[in-house]
Amino acid sequence: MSAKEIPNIIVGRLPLYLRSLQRMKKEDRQITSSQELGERLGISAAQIRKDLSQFGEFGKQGTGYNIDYLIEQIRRILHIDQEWDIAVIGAGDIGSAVARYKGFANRGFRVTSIFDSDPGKIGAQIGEFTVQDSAHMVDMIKKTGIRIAMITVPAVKAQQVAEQLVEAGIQAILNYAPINLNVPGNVLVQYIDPSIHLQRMTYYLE
Amino acid sequence: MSAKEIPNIIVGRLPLYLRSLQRMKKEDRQITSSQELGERLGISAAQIRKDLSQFGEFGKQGTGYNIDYLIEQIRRILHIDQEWDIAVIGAGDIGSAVARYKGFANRGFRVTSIFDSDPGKIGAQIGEFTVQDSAHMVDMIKKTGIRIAMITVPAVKAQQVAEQLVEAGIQAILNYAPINLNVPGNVLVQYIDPSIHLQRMTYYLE
DNA sequence: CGCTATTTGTGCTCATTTGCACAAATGGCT
DNA sequence: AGCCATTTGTGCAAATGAGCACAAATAGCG
Repeated sequence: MSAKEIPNIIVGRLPLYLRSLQRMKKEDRQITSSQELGERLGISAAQIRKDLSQFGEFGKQGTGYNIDYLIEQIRRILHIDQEWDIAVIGAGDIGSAVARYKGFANRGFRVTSIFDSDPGKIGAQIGEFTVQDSAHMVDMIKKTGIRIAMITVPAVKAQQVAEQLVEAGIQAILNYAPINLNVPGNVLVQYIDPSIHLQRMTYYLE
Repeated sequence: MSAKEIPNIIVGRLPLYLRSLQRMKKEDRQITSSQELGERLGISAAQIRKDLSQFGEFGKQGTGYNIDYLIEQIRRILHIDQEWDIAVIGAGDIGSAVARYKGFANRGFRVTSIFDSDPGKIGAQIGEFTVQDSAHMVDMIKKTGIRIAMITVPAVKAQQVAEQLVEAGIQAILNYAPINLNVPGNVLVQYIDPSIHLQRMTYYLE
């Protein structure tokens, strides 16, 4: 290991392993194996073992993996042994749903603020948050040092918002707008677009 | 081409090409090239040409691709030269946002019904839909012949809902619940879980 | 009408990813 | 105490995917 760069595709699977492990923990399980994990996820056991071995030796031969321990290790590897603050940009239906979403708890994230440019929305209450004016977005993000943002504005405004976020020092963006963002190479972007996922399935439906 | 099975990973990129092309069309562009498309998407031009060539010869040497024609072709390949009806299961924040989402128009999909089991939600109005009782879900899906569903219920209920959907004849599921679904091999599943996407980025943030 | 600048589609090579298969380690059982 | 059933971590081979580079085709231009 050490200086060896970990392939992106492996990093991308770790969160899936983690989610399954956390579910097993909820089921009061103590121990699991690469085989069981693989069956749950539809991934070969060998691949899981090889993926994990990139980061260390977490299992015990003949026994398998201690679930608590492996969860702890993966959380450390993914840097979610801390809680990351998140800014949500756009207080429409999606932004509101995300701001109220309970699913970030225990998974390393916490929404801390939500912005919109619509005067009709600024000041409104969404869950425990008050919608803030986008005009203050860059300053607020700089001041608070938030490093992750979600874009939930309409597609036509997404690129402009992304540029402001970059200016504010944001390092990772989860983009719900159905458009490709152009950002500097040191800024990470992930996309969520339900139509894309659906179209990946209709190919297989005659 | 002909009998050659198309790799999943190529099918997965087609919707991205399509989305970019549709954006270009909105910008009143007529023609594009694999190079331009690649730059917009961060994909090599050669790969785009090779991907498209799996399905036919859509370009013209020296000129590039006619945007309208290529859009039409990809829509045909992905079977979205028709509109697919979608059932949304779960009328919480995410289900409501999805039901009201305008982004499915022109992309091949149309939400036609939304279900929930909570008596407090049944009968409520969400956008243009009235929340229906989950107890009628299987029958309604069978009757209408809907083949695609989105699961937006809490994780603990997702597997059970998935099983009902399979029984109802659903062939493709877009699952927003943060849990892996166990379904027969002939049922397609795609997942949307923002925490997973975020965790794929925090790995790279120290 | 010929020359130049483009751009596609693709054969071939290189890189990445997956999976097999096995030695080594471990715990439980008789 | 010894044996058997498991399961890990990994070397190696196979499969899959990506990219280079070029012939062929095309449009524009002088």
